[in-house]
Amino acid sequence: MYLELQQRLLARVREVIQSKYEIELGSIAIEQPPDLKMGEFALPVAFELARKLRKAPKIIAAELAEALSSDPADPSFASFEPAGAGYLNVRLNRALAATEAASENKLAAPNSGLHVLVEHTSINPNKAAHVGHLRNAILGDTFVRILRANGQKVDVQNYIDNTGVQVADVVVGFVHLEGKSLAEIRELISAKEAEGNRLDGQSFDYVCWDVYARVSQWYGSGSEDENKQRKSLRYATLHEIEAGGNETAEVAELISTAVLRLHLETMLRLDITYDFLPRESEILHLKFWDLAFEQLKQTGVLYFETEGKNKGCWVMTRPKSEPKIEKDAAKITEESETNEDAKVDEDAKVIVRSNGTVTYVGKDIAYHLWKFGLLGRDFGYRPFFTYPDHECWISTEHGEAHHPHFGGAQAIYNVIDSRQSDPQANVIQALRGMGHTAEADRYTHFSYEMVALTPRCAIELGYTVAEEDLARPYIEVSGRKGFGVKADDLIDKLIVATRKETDARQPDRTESERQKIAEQIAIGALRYFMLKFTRGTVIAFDFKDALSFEGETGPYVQYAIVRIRNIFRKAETTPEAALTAFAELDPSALLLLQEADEIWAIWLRSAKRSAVLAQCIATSEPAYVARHVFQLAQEFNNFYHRHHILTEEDPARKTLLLATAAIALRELVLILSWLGIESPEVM
RNA sequence: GCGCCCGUAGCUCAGCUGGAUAGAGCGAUUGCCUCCGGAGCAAUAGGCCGGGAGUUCGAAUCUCUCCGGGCGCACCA
Repeated sequence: MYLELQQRLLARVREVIQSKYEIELGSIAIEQPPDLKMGEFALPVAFELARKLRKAPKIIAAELAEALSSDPADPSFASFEPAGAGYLNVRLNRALAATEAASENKLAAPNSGLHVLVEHTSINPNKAAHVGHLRNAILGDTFVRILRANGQKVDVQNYIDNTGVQVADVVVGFVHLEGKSLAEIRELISAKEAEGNRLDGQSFDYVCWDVYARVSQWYGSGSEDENKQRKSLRYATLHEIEAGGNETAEVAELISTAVLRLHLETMLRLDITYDFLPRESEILHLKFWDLAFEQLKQTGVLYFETEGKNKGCWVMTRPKSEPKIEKDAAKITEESETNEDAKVDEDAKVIVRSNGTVTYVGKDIAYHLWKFGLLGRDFGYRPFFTYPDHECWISTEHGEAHHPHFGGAQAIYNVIDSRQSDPQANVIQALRGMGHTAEADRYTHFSYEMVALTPRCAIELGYTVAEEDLARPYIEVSGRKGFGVKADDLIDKLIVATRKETDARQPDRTESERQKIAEQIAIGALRYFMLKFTRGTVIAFDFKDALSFEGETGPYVQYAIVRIRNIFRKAETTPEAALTAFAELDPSALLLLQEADEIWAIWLRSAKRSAVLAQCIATSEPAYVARHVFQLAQEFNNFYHRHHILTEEDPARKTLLLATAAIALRELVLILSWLGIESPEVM
């Protein structure tokens, strides 16, 4: 509604400027005045016209206001006034806007028609998930929900690198450091599974966490000769895993599958689910690369280097950053010409090594051709993990005959931290070079900065912090060093804290009810915490902030919802009934809306929902949505303290107040659901 | 050396398609439960928006430059 009103306003203003001054403006800026008292929209258009008309902006604004006021064609706009140094301020007919908003239930979602594929989480299946992985999964899952709210078909993928060095390292750890056999590892895993409750003792991914840290340390802790030997053991293990069909590969498969299951369970605690788990083992065994290699050669994206340091490799020219100004462009052209004389691009990216093996980026190119349906080959599929409402499939060499189809998407989002922006750019460059420019344009590296620990937090966790690290703002999490906050530990800690509160506040509820509420609040706190930072901000993790339930937090928003629900419970009516009663109200009874900005603020913000959704998708920034819902909760709390609903004696006023609460409830619940946060009945 | 991100209140962060007195949360100080739940509300204090130059009627926002911090730049994945 908000966007539509803006469009209508802009069209009218454009018309008036056209007929009055005979000027056709390209785009007209529209913003909000600093205070609601000044109106809902502000147009600084007079400043722009001032130069062309050689007139003071104030005068132009006054002329525009007069022209617009004299033709009250659209009842939605109540007034046009010049303000400040030359703004044109516009007031809405609040009663009319509110009546429209009340009847406008769940907005019909605009369907862009694009089939989207979002990849997120993608944790190496060799250790427990940590806070950094949580940021990834929460960002990704939230963006999926937002795309779906926008009416798009979305497939969610979690890429499993089950044949990489990280898995190899844990295999080396179990087999060579601990001397465990395949049977013993199998036994360990099933014993852990039988144990069930991961809160007691160490779950298998926790065991792996320690093994991984130990083996990483072991590689560098021996004599020079020993280390060399250990490293060669590492690569021999890696190669056996990649090749498959041997006992080492079987151990790797066993470990990575067990850890993967635990990751899915951890994420399920946060209500995060997946549709498909493509694994690197299938990308290798189904020879995706061979097909991609042919295409890359044919299109000339890859060429065989015969000179220089990359002699004997198939390489690709790296993406060049766009020249910013023309003289730079000239310089770059000059440089590339001199490069051409030399004929060797030393900066090229190696895709196939001189020994014939393919690099990570090469495999990634093949995988992304598949994502867009450009490879000409598909995975096999089998069911792997059952969610309450759907099945999650996994890749396999020879799959089931009947399976859903994944891949072949029109647009993709890869939720991957910013450290991987170079390889991501390489893949996009390859797609573009192969002529898949539309696909390259719809490839979004949904990049975000890492989660690090504050030195204080690291000390709190019992890690020894180096002298030079103490002065730093944050320290990078490291799986190799076993340095970080495990996801399940954090979730457990949050639930313990919220449980303490619910036990105190809800003594009459049953044990399981209190636990359920505590979990909803804990998850709300965690998800909101990860979403309130914009993607480009490094989160310096600290328990004090993450365990906060006051102020700008998920529980703050949930609490506003609980308050509204209490009001309706005591009023013995429903939000739906309140909105129906409101719609039947005589417009003259809505005068309060005109006077009381704290009431109107809720209606206005509610109207902005679809604008916020659009902005969030356009910028791939879920933080906007988080901020929006927090502000609405804030406005509701303000309203709540100024107007006592249940004791209101004027029936028309009471109807308006109840309808305002109903609108706030509807919006808060819906938008929290976009963030993957539940709205408890009580807390 | 090259590329990307960040530098805004004591702390953690918004604001960056240029626009009216720069916002929020936490922390500090002070009020608010005879009244819908205080995980709340209201108020006060606290800012040369890292420095400098430029573009503009107008710059936290755009450009350049310098300073400070972080992360990437392998025939590793």
